Amino acid sequence: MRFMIHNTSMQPIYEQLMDQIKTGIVEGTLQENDALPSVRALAKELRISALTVKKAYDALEAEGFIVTVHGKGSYIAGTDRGLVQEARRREVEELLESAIQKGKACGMTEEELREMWELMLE
Amino acid sequence: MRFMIHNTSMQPIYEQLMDQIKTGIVEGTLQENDALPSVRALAKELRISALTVKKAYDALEAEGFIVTVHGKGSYIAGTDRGLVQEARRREVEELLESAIQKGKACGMTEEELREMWELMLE
Amino acid sequence: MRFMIHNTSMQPIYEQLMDQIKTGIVEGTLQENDALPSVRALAKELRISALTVKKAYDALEAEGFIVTVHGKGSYIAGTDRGLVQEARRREVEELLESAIQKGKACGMTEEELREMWELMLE
Amino acid sequence: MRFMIHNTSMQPIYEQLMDQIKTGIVEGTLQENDALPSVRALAKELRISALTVKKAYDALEAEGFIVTVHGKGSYIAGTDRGLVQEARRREVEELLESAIQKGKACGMTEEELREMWELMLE
DNA sequence: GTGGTCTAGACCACT
DNA sequence: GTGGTCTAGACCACC
Repeated sequence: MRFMIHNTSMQPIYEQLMDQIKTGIVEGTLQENDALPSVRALAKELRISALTVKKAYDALEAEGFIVTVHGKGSYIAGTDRGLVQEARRREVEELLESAIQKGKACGMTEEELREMWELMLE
Repeated sequence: MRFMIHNTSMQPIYEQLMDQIKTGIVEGTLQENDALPSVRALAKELRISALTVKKAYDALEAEGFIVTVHGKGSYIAGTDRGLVQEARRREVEELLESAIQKGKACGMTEEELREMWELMLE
Repeated sequence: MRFMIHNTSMQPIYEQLMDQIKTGIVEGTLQENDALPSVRALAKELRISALTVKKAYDALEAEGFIVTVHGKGSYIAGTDRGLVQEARRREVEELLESAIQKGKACGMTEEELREMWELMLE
Repeated sequence: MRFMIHNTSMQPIYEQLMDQIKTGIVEGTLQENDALPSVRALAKELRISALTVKKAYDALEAEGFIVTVHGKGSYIAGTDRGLVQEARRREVEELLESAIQKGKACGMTEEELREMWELMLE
């Protein structure tokens, strides 16, 4: 699996990594027990600090997506892919929710929001 | 005009202020040449730092929504209400864009996105 | 509240900090909305890295014991003290469980375990 | 003698091995001069690194429980079974000690500790 | 002032 | 080789 880091983005690097790994799980690119790159190897490949990679792995482990074995490496946990997808859908929902809230706060009607939505979707 | 600050919110306080002033302009509550509360008065009323209020006013002035007269105070600029609305629409568009991007990244089809959208809009 | 760090201990520094803050909450030394020392101030006082303090605060926030406000500081969360105590009791239970397990694994009878227990408790 | 490794456990693999061999000595399954499996054979059987097995054997030899003859193999040392038991009792004592310490740190009385202990023992 | 993120090293324990 | 912890600095955003 290839990782891409946008150093310019406002999104923290460790969150970018987390997102890509979660996406890999949902898409099936990463399957249960698959080994993730070692912290140091990935850090070197992406030319970022090992601590940054570790922070991403730590957070993913805390959320139950991967398991880390001391001295061996990190592996995709046996999570139901559907559960992961459900979790990420909730993230999308939150974005839509804030968009709708902001739209209404600035006086847009539902019809205007729908128009904008269809335009964006293309 | 009454301002409300949510200290718990993830949105920075200065952005909350900016949003509420922009909303006031769009809704007509705040009209051209209306005086805004002084930085110190608003800071005291909301129990926040004067620097935070100043940052909001500065940003609004940079965006052309208000004008600040040294030694007198801040006033709603003679902005076309439509311009304000246009600026805010762009913000909504950005939120929708990131939602769509994240949705596709986690494997949602356009149809699924549309379903979620209609559900949220209700 | 005074913090004590044992640099010799095998327990990581950040865990020592977490334990002491949890203890403070249970004992009532730290109450809801009390401000914790800033990351940098505590790091300087204890002569440890600011990142180490931050790691402790981050973990405590993830467990719901404290809340951190960007640019302001960290505060004791409005957790029911009973809940904290319950969580820590579970930690004690795990230690006892492993002691009993190991004792039985090396052939100790329940009576022998009870004797040792009473001896330790004095 | 059959060995069991729990890869999920928080206890290091080499310690798991050491514990099982000590238990064998106490229970009499392993007696003086009994040959232990070769480092390589045991590593292959358990699908772990030979270095890990070596580390366990080295530690056991340092503690006097086994003797290793270069080029021949490892054998149970002529240790008094009581001595092994005594050593393991000390490990149990350490666990109880840390449990009591943690319990008191979180405000439990001796009576509460006793209650929990009796509950766990059942 | 505060926290949020990141770096480039180091040492240790486990495999 | 691996991960686990820690350091001493840096830059940024927010208050």
